[in-house]
Amino acid sequence: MSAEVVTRFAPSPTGFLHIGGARTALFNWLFARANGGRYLLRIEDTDRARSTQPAVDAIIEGLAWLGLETDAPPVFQHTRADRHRAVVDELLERGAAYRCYATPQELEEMREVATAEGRPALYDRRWRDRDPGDAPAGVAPAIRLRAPLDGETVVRDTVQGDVTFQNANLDDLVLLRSDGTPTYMLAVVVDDHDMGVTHVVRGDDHLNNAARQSLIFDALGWPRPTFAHIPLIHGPDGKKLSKRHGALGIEAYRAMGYLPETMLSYLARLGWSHRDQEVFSQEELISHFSLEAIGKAPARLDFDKLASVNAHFIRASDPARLVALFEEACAAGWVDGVDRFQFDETTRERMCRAMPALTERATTIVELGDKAGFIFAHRPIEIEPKASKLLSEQGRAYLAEIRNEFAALHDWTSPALEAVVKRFAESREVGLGKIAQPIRGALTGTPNAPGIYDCLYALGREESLARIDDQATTSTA
RNA sequence: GCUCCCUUCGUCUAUCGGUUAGGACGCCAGGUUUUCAACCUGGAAAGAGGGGUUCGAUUCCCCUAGGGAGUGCCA
Repeated sequence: MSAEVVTRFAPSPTGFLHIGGARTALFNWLFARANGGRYLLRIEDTDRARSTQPAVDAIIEGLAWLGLETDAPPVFQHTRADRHRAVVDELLERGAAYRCYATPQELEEMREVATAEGRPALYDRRWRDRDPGDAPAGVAPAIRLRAPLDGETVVRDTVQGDVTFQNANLDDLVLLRSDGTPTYMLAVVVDDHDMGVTHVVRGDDHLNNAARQSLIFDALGWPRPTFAHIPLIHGPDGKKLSKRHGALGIEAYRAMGYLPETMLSYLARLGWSHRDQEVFSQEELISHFSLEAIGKAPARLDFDKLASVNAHFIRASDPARLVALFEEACAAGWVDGVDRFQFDETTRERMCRAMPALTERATTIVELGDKAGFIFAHRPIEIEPKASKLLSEQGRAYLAEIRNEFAALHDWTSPALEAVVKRFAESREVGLGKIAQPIRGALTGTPNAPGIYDCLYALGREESLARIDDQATTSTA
């Protein structure tokens, strides 16, 4: 390992940080970390009209949430326009670039004709060797690269292998627009070089660009970086990621209740693998990651698997952290019916203690709330069949009978409640579950959510609900 | 149209010429169970098609089909 590894993530701030971008950033970050190198962020905002500050913020916040910290402040590409122009001036001086006065209409016609004739739709280089004296007056030229006319360009790619392009199929690409602003193709090359980037890891939608950019590197006499073009992520239907399929901002996944470590592990496993291992901690990712192990085929997003990975990390999480995340989700409005959840010392403490029971059935932070109703219910808990329409006829019947027994109850401790339910079940000669379901429904408003009965069962064994309820009863009743 | 890339269970993938083609998610069945869930056990499920190369191809080569990306004075 001679030179230090430098990678970068270079999004254009025209939208949020989508999931594909997050994965690209992750792979860059991982490669740098795995090799003791540096990972940089560059905001590609040369298109001033389409770049927005909210998008910049969303990208930076999204990366921060994932924990992909950079080793230097972000570079804003538009601030480097002077440097880009200086590089082009030098190229112009050396004759490696030239002025092109072709109008947009001309270019369009050119493409149409070429396509109609079955030829590649390239600029016909009409100004490449034309006398500068022919320049139309008052027209500002674009600057194009004087690219080689024949031969081939081989892109050495760690993921894709050697990819060969015939230079005849490449273009005299535009370096500077007629308004004097640098194009993406030029800016990328200059910035990667100036930032010392050694490994360009990005989506394989840039594979074709790698050939063109190689030409610019060559023209400048700069060494090319190593490329690694990773396959794109597709939607569950195998088509390009669309909004309905998960082309959401990373913050949307956060709002849905996914943990950052879930996203890291899942995204890494999309296109990359390490033997049969399914989930990875951040440390494991760093120690096992390699670009060579990335597959070449595009991977589809699978929400079921994402959920299962999230469930794994939720169960592995510290209860106090989960309570904090849930409270945060409520405050952010990511949870439905937040009015149900009043956070204070008592409820936080209760939720923390009930967490082992809650995480058994929650697959996201948000779902923690679906099951946590009983924690926030005011005590003594009222047996009120607000969800009676959700219950079966028999369930309603059981509930009607048992509610009187509960209503008469003053001792809301775990053993007391358990005794009531047990006695009731025995006297009707039905299973406890048959009784538990109506009660649960009555307490929480949904028949499938855990209610007091679960709580008794889950907590009663260790701490027992008794302490919780004793406290609440004395303060509420 | 032209250029480039891709193709193992439904999905993510393992395999780096010889395996009963393995794992995970999902699915199905059974078990456990104080509902549901969780958990345990078992099961169904794959090399796109056709040619080669080879003693032997999922693995190497070619063709076809299908999918994807690019083809901008967007990034």
